Amino acid sequence: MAFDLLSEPIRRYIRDRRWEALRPIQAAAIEHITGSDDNFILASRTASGKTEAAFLPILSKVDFGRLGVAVLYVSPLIALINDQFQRIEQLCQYLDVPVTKWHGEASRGQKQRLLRQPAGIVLITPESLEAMFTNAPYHVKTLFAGLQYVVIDEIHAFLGTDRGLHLQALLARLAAVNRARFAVVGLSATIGDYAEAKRFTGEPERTKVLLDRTAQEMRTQFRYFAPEKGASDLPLDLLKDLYKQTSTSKALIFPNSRGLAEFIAVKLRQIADRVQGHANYFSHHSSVDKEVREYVEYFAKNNQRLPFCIACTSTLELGIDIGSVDKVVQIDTAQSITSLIQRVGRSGRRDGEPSQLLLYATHPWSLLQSLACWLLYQEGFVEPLRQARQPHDLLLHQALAITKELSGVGRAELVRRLRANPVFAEIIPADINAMLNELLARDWLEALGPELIVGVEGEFVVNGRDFYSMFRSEPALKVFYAGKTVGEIPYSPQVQEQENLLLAARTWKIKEVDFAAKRIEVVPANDGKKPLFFGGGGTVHPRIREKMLHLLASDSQHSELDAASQEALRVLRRTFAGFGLPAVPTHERPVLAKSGGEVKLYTFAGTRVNRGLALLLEAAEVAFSTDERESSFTLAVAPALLPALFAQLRLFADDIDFHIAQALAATPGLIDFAKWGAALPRPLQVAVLKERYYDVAGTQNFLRDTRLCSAIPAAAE
DNA sequence: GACCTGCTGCGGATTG
Repeated sequence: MAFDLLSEPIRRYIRDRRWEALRPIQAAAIEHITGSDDNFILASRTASGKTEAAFLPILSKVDFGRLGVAVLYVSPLIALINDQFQRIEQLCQYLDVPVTKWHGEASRGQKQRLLRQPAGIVLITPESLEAMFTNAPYHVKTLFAGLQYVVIDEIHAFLGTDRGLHLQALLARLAAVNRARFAVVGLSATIGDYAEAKRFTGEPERTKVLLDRTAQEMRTQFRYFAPEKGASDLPLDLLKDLYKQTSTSKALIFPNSRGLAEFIAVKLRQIADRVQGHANYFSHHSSVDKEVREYVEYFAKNNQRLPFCIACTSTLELGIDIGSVDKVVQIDTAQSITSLIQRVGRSGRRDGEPSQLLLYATHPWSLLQSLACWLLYQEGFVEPLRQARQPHDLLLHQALAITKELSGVGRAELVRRLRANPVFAEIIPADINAMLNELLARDWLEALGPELIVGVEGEFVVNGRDFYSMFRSEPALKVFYAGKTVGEIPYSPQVQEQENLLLAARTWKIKEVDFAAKRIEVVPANDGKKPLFFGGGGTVHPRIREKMLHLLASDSQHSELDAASQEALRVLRRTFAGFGLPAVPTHERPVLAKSGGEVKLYTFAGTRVNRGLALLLEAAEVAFSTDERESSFTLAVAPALLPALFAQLRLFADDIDFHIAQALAATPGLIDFAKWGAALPRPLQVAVLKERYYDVAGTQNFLRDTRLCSAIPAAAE
């Protein structure tokens, strides 16, 4: 039995907690981890006790008598570290083992104490680990040369991201300074590609996945509200319905944008004021002040009986403990199945009654996409996220970081270290040389005989506060009321005295703007506009678009749809009835002939394929416009000429590198999705775009395989 | 039609 495999202090901990039983993922983890030094991925839904699943067996077997820190816990969020610290510390009191938080907001005194007596468990962020490597590599050796375990929390948040690649690179650097091998345990929600998760540890063949598929039982309902003519905000009827649905519940509302989250929180509060409902309306997103957010989290976690409503963004997706809610509301399309899983995982009632998921839509295409996501989720599909194989931008960052870490390094030794890192295994030596030459040309590195040192310009880069991360931050103004921070908003025309705005679920009037100090003083007001935030579009996985096409071509009925949703779906299906699509379309795509010699092509392709098509159309100098929501291209081409255009685009696709380089020359900012990309030589920028921004193979397949299905306008409109 | 994440070292003021 799993319990008997644990050490006596850990068993005492469990007895003192009066746990009735171990959770399935805990029992499995205990059995496997205590008996082997392999790496593990523990995949299980939110709040299923994953942290304990990892730490109970690890703390049972680790030898804390050895010199240095024994277990390193890595988390994507400071808030999560602070949360987990309490739980892990309680556990460690049974072992008399110190636990230390090491992140940018952690106490320096605690860090100093750890350096004097390196031992126990450290909780850290990837960026703090990078900072330690670049600024105080001797600390890395003192603390982490004898690691036995590295635990990575929320590992799905690192998969398929630049930040994840960065963490992989750091793990390899950590392994290089260790006296012996350490094992890696990753904690995760359900993920789409377990082979990729295994690769993350650096030792795929030594990594096993322990999976608990128990899903969240949900009562799901789709509700449709057509937009009001000319209005950019949500329909009033939707808000009224939303109020009715949530006024007596503990509810999370996800509207996909910070501005809309504010709008919803304020409007619901106004309705509540009028009808004397509760006053517990909050907003929670990155622009709300940290202390305000912590209060909202505290309120949600600690109140037992009071209803509340939080309009939020993905800040409430990851595992910060806010207890469980009984309603999860998605406003317009879920962005991805991965994020839908996280959002649904926030619910769960203990009385056995299933929680409720409400999916509101204000547009037929958003209804269709949400329905597609929901059905794929039920089928168990999760977007497989793949780490880039040729991260030249990270290579450049790590070249600078290592040069600073070593206070200068021979060029051959630097190349050796970079090549020894598994994340760069697929980058050829010529590319490493080209990257280093570019750094020398920019004076970011300087050659001193055979040595490379950080160059004059490079000093500004590596000594800047912004050096340690793989993502950039937008400048913003802090918003103050009566000496307290409310939050922050980005520079925009809205930032003007006497303008009103919404923030932290309240309405404000701007009293004073101090651009030099980046401060805005506000006072309460009665009404206001939602704040304007900027951002690019998201990327939709091709499988979601395929599902949308299948839904349009079929006549499947879905009991989760309310009457208005059913009608909206019926109307959309009728629009596509004239194309003669097969019941299960594979490569068939609808083409609508429009007046004025234009056609509208519905690609039902992933965002990265659509980007590739747009690039080739620009290269071919075809006038067009796109609508990513419906995945369509409107082209100034006669329908009969489309096949010839496809043939031409296929030829252009053979020279994709050239066309990407042309696009970059015209729009250098294209590379800015990668923080360090702009410092790469142009050919490597092309390589980065090719791998991560476009889907070149997907675009080529689309042009080769697509069968166009035409309809005449009368039948379709 | 987007969302999110983190941060050194130093000097000096304030607080327990």
